Amino acid sequence: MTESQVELGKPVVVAIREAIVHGDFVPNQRLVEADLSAQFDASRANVRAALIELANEGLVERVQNRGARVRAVSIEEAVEISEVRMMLESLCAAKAAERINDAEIKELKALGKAMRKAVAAGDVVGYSGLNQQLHRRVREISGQRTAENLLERLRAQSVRHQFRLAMRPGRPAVSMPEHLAIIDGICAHDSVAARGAMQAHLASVIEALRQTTP
Amino acid sequence: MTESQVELGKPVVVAIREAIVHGDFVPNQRLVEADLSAQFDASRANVRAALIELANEGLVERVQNRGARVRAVSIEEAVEISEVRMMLESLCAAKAAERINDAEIKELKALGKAMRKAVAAGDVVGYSGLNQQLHRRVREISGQRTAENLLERLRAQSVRHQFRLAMRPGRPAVSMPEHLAIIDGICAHDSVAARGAMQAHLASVIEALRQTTP
DNA sequence: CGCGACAAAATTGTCAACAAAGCAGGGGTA
DNA sequence: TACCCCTGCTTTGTTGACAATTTTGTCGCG
Repeated sequence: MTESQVELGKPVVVAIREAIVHGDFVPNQRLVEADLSAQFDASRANVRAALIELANEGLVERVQNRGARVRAVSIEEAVEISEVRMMLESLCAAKAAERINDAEIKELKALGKAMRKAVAAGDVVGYSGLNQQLHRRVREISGQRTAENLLERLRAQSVRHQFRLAMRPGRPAVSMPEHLAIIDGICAHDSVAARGAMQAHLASVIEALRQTTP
Repeated sequence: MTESQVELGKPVVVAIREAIVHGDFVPNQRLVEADLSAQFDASRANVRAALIELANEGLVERVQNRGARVRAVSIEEAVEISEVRMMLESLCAAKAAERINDAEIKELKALGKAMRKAVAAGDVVGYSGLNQQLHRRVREISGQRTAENLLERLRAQSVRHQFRLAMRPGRPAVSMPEHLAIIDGICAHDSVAARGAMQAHLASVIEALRQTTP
């Protein structure tokens, strides 16, 4: 039985990582080396190396002689991750406010406008994408590569929870003004305001996560 | 020529990691798979897997067909790492202040006393060790496993810079009161004071790092 | 004396086969 | 019927050899 074909030429780690993040592999699903080897058309050694790497990134759990499976992150852990994000993203927001240039200001303001439009149109998944994009752009503009790397890793781990949260009715109406405040602070070169806005936003995310009934 | 014997039975990653952190391998030193294989008495496949893992942790740099070497972290990067530490460790300090119990309070106060004694005796490396111990204990008490993991990783990367900093004449006299303030804040269950003290301490570390002449 | 091409050595990347460890099902016994 | 051990199957762990690539050394030529 042939599984869905995979884009060839891509390194195996990337392919498997995307499959996990995208949700093609569900939490706790077993990842058998031979199967992956066939599915992604790679040698078992490569698959093995990929699994080691993904285990290091926190996307996969490996136990001796028992193989690998997609790691399931609990609500409590998602809260922990969001607490760390609150610290790191607020740092990035402050730095971004200091370093942003005119072209990037335009870009961020356009993003804000697009978000408003998406929410007005009730396009939840579109808004969720713009959301991710805004956070990523802020990290990039900050120039804090260390924080950027760690945040990218954390995002991959918690993407499922983030998405579920974004799907909650009424959630966009809450988060949009927070996002706009972040944009305003950064574009005004006001690092204090930007930091505060980002902090408030993630505090709100944490609060919302805690109200989840698992 | 037989290299220095290595503690057997330890997983290879651990052994290599310790060798790097301890300084047996210097920055930019090449890490040839076959050599490590002989030195640590492990198969090349295991060494290979270990190098992949260490590359993920940021201790090693690997480039296609060119092998691995110990990653050198620049002063600028050490500053970045310390900025991230400032955020994460202040979070941990605040949480530790909320969660600490009586036994742990005694432990931390004993640590503070030992630090005072070490500084008074001019025992710089002893003080440096107590320093590491304090930071590690605070992370553990906080119960924030996510932050704990990330900080442990960052520590391994910047251990060389940290040590050089600790060796600077007059540095212990500056950092000790900062450390005592952290201990006081946490032991008083005062999360605001603890967070502030940790933040101030790492701001001071960053300032000192910036004054390094590379 | 410097420089480019070529050859040899060293090193990493890949693969296939084998060994060892877990796991499931069946049959026997109390 | 419930329990335990034994056997066969699946999956991971390990090893060794081989291919591909980069680096180093050497030689001849301008």
